[in-house]
Amino acid sequence: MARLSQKMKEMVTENMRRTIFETSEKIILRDGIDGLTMEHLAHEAEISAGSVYNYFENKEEIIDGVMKNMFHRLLENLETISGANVPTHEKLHGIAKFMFDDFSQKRRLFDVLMDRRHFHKHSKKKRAEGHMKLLNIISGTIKNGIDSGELHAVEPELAASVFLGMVRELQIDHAGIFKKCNSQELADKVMLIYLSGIENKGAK
Amino acid sequence: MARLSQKMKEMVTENMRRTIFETSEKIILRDGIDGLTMEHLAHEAEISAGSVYNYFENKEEIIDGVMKNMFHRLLENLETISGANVPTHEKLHGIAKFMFDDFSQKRRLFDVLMDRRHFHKHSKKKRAEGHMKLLNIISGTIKNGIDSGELHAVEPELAASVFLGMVRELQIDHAGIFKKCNSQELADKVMLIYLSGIENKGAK
Amino acid sequence: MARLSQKMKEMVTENMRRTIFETSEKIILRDGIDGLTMEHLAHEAEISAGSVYNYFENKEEIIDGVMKNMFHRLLENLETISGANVPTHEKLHGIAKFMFDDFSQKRRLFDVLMDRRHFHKHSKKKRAEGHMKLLNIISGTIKNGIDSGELHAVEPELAASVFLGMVRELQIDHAGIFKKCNSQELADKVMLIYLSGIENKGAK
Amino acid sequence: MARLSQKMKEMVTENMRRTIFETSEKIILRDGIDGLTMEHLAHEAEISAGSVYNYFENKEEIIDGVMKNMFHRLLENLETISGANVPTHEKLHGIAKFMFDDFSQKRRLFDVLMDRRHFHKHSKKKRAEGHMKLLNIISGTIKNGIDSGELHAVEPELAASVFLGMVRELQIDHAGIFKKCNSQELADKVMLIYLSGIENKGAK
DNA sequence: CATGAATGAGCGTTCATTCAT
DNA sequence: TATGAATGAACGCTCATTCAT
Repeated sequence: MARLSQKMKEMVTENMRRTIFETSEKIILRDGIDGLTMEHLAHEAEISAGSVYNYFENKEEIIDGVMKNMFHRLLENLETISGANVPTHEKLHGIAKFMFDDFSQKRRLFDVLMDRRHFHKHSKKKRAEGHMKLLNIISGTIKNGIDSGELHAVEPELAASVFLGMVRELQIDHAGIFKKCNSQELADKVMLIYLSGIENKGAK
Repeated sequence: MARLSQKMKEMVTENMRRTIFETSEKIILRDGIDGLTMEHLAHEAEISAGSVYNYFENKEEIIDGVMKNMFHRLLENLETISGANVPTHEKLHGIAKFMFDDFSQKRRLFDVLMDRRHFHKHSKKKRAEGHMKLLNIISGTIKNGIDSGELHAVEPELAASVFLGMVRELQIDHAGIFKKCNSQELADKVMLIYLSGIENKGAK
Repeated sequence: MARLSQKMKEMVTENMRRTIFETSEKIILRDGIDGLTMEHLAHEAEISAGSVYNYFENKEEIIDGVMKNMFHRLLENLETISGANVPTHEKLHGIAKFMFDDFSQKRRLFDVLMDRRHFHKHSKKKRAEGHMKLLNIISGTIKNGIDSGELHAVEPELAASVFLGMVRELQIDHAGIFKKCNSQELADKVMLIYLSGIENKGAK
Repeated sequence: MARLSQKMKEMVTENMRRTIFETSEKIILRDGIDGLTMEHLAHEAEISAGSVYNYFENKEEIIDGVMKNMFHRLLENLETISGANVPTHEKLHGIAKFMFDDFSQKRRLFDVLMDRRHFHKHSKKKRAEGHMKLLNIISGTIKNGIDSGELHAVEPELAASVFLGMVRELQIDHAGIFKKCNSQELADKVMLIYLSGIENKGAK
């Protein structure tokens, strides 16, 4: 009985944390990180401002959690794609495509990652770790491609970083060149250059 | 006489705006965007806080200007590099190298570009314009390379965007993989993949 | 049976109150009055925050009780000292010495007495009563000394108040002049002046 | 002209600081230290909350200043009394009387001195310094009395501390024994015991 | 009677912008 | 045009008390 109520409590707590995470994410996606004030969050989650502090130490912990969750979901999906039994170039294409899709929905969350205000020592380290995991999935995929002879013997970490950069740039698309392209087309475009490069070898 | 004093006034105004821009840039580079308070700026520029509003509508306009100036200088330099009489791959290498160098000095300014707080309707448009100019230089270079047969017939805007993304990712280097590399080495790495791609064609 | 369970209930209640008092005192002595939050108290007493309100009206009542208990113990000890069969000046010396000792251990509790935040109407009256008891012990001792001819015919309440003041000042020792003195030395010093005064009568 | 406006500015600033000090003091005397919120203060001083921060770094600085001013005025008065050309016992009587008068008006300010919340490292040191100055005036007076043969060769610092304690106790008068006495009578009472002690020497 | 999450008023402080001088 | 003090809304966070379970 005690164990039951203990479990109940944990479930309620976990549920509350999830609600707060989801509400926070919703607000960030709608209003940006500056729209996420504690009062705003509490109101939207239909609790009081003070209540939030029963579940989180402070605002930073909430934001960290939201980011971590987003990253977690992203990594899970990428790992699935990366683990499929298809040629390497298809895996990379799938990764790119997924990121384009995800980003178009989660753009504001990714913005937070870029916001220097949230680069404190602690979270900086977490960011680096998260990034490393992301890179590891891609570089692992590339490493496999090299081992299987599908890819050149490039530095996997470099190739992975570069791949990420290409995808990110088309995602953000500051100049609005690719806003008419869907994720499939964008992934095609990235892969075209990423696989073959731009140099005309035959011309040499 | 009226015209003369009119001109004088404009010169004074222009001088004032420049001073404010330069001071703002100095502060951002030193303290980050959050260190740029109007009071701080006014004090460092040796004017009064209220005075700033005689030359600028609001803080956003100042930040926009600083960004624009930074962009302007960057574009000038890249145009020079792009205009040199060397093979296309050397031009692109030079562009990458310059950006790595510039970024390591101006990191804090580039941070601002990534900060969604400064993405309002008005400045968003300006950002897009600036970005387009940057892309145009690179895509122009690429177009020339295609015309001269040095490069494949890729979409120049796409190739330029992708190039930018690669460079940006290695610049930011969230995971800290490349912090030991200097700009020359980074540019080498980027070009390696950018020119040849990662696919092992011979294996097919 | 009803009476028995009634008694049981009262015992449980009394036990609960004592636990809360003791825990509060421990916290105050360790962390100061500001460390005594209801949550902190409840956790350390291993009960729930809400439960405390079954035994006390509010926080103030708890603090009042802690103070009263402290006072009670102090008074008991002073009464013992005062009741001893020794010359009056030795009794007073003993009282002073005990207070110095007590204070050095209970400093944080005495701080609370000085803190105006806890001077509400209700507790003010209680404070006055407690104080009066303390004064009564000392003034009683003095009265005895007067009756026995050991002391001048001073006003006992005045002499007692003044005695308390002297002791308190050396206890608190804001300027840190006497921090090297132990309780014996401090009591010696107090008695030296208290008994003989500072005036040089022979000089007149 | 520049000097004039500079002076003007300083005067205005000084005036503002004084207003804030006086308002703060008024509030503390009326409502206690907890009544002194920044909003409250600003409202009563008829300025905005933000304005206060043009003249003071933070709330602590204001409280420190109020205390310092109070102390300063007290010390000035005591020095005047102490410097008079009268017998030592009259000086001490005057000091006691003044303190009784002052305290009856400034009780709430003295409370702040006793409030542990305002005992941070920095202000603790200031408190000790202030206290030392107060003690020095009294101990100086006593020293003169000793040199002139009016007083015994007691330790001046001890005698001064003890004197302060006696006065303080009658000032605070927790038990309410002396609330009917005016400052003259209280000073008489203190001096009676302080000069001659309570011991009946003749009886020995 | 025990629980402990929910409450919500209240705190000190910041800073872009305004405006009387 | 220059000044810089005044503004005031907004922020994250605390904690004694309440009350549904």
